[in-house]
Amino acid sequence: MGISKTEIFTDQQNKISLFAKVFGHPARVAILQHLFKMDACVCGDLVNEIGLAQPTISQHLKELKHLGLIKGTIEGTRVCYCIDVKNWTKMKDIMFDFLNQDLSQNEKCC
Amino acid sequence: MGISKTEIFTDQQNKISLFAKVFGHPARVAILQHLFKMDACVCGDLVNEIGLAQPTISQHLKELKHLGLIKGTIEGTRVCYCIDVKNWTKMKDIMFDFLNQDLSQNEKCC
DNA sequence: TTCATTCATCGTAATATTGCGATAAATAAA
DNA sequence: TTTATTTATCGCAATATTACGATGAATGAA
Repeated sequence: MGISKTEIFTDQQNKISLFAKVFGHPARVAILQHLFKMDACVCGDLVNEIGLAQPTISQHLKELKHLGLIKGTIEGTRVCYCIDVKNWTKMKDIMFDFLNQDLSQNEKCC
Repeated sequence: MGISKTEIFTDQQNKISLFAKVFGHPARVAILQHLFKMDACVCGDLVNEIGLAQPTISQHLKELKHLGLIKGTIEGTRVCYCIDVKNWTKMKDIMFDFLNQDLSQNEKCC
């Protein structure tokens, strides 16, 4: 059906999957990496950096913004995007909890 | 077009997004958490644990297995799944690299 | 062998995602 | 004001994902 049954999962499971989903496209990974790399904020030269059309980049930026991982500030005709440090840190806590689960029990398995 | 232009991204970016994508569904997150929680391997009682039909769970397991994050061992009519510790650790390294990017430059931005 | 159990695969419907051309909205420059 | 620049949004086509009923394949039990 293409629709996830979110109601049968915990809030934590849904939150993890929402964050993961936004990282689930290389363009969004590339955008984030570029924002990290720049010491100043970056605007629409993401379109030049990454080889996708402007509406496509804009759409990916929207999704990242919607989850709160980046924020955009209007500067004239341009928009300056950058990492939202506070929310990125919060996201990291959630993802680390998930990725860092104890492996010791699983060593002896199968 | 619903198809990602993987060829314009780096191997690392594509790898990150592939791992993230598999975590981008709460059912797969739930399956992995269950496999971590169990001291012994788990088989088809994932179907009972999670409220999805057996073919659906089987499909999610296939995707996790395809990425190497879990492995399945046939035990009679049942199949015992568990975390692939080595590959999980490799995946963690890649994801941590991405999530742990230096935030100090971004503090002063926007 | 026959039957039950367990899991994988096939096929399909419903929905989501990706990408981009066209266009609108906002501001800056002339 | 007119024009150029930049970004967002709309609308659509192509493709991917999700879910599950039906069915097949494999093994164990009777």
